[in-house]
Amino acid sequence: MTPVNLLLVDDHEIVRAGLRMLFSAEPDVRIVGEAASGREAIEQVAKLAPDVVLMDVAMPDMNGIEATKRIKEMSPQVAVLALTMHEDEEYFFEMLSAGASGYVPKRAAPDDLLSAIRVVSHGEVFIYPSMARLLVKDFLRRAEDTTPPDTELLTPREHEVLACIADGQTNREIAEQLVISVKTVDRHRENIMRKLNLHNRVELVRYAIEKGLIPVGSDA
Amino acid sequence: MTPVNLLLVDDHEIVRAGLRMLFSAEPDVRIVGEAASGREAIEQVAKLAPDVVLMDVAMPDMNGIEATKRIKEMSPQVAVLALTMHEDEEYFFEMLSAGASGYVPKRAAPDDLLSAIRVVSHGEVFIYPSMARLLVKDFLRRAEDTTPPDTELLTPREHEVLACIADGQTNREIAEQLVISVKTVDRHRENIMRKLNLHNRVELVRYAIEKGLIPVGSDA
DNA sequence: GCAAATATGGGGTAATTACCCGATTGAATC
DNA sequence: GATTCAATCGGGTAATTACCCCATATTTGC
Repeated sequence: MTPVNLLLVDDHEIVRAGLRMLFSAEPDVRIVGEAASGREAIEQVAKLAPDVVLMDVAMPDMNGIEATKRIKEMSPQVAVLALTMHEDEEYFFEMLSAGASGYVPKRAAPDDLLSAIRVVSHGEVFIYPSMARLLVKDFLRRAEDTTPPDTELLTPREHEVLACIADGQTNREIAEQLVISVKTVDRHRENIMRKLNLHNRVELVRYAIEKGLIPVGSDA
Repeated sequence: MTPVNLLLVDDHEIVRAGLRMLFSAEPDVRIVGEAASGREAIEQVAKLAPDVVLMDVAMPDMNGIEATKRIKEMSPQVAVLALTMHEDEEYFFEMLSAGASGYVPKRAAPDDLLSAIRVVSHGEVFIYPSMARLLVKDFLRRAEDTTPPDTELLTPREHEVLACIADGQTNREIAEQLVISVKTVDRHRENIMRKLNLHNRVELVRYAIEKGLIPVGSDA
């Protein structure tokens, strides 16, 4: 088995020393370099081409989030594993967005860290259980947003008209498209607004988008 | 340490036998019951009140997804750990939505399964790396939709006005809120529309929402 | 059969919007 | 010091919207 080439990034020498000690007992993990800041980390990645970067998040002179973004831009094949004291959503989601392949809190067992390194070195993703809970919570929150078909207060025709309004069409354009009078379109609009207690087109669009009646952005 | 009370759910006796064998060597895991279908699983949970349910996904007579939903409705404190041959997004996301606390493929190492059981028994979430990758991918897909601060075509003041328009306010209301003349608001609106090549308020709202300039739905 | 809901239109009006014309001020850039 | 840009206002107008009035035809349900 070829060993994993690892770059240690942490601004505390003590922490790096501990990690060196930990990995010295593992023949399949080889530390190829160290860095004490995000800026140094970027340089070292370019120079050493490690397989995995063990990245602290909070650091002076460019934090781990920014450094991870730069590294993944330069070298997408390098796996970045976040190792940090912070277990709040903020840092976690930002590290994921930056391109991290894994997230391990410093309180984790040494064996967990070793597992994580081996996992991310194979292109997989390692999320520590306490963090996985946050990710799943986020998933569920977003998933339930799209589910409710909700109360069908509007008639089919009203839905049609609402869709056209939310599409940015004027009453005249809608009338032409549906082959009805402008007054009828206006009447439908009026009924919709009364039913939903809305008072202008902008609120209609927002309602339509929130209810998922019309696509928005990349949902299209 | 109090042992974890475990309910095995799998329609294959062979699989359950293997699991019994595996757990017999672990003093902190105690099998309190077995079920060969989703329906049986629900009955057994009601009767035995296990800490963790090890749930197969594909089964006759109610699959693991439906069973998990019912179990989590009846007994939210019970942790359901999915153990399955399927590693595709479909089943995985459905099990998460159903309320599973973890997801482990059957090809995983026995030690991984044991870790997973211990993790979910503590209320945490265990996502096997290959599945974690899917979850993170999903997260990134949804996250990137809202990220792009994009081209800053608009001035700060124009952004303010756009936000108000997208909020459903009239020009008069915006003028009062920003303590400027209605004509100035109108001028800003005009400049925004010209810059973005939009021609009415509805298109402005859609632009603002697509660019993430204003919250929509539960993003608020 | 009749009431309720749905879909269709016509007339009217005040408010609002969308879009043009013009202008001044200040700050930044060059 | 001139230019560009941002932000501020004024006037004017045609189109559009929002909201009332009125009516008729069809369908649906009790």
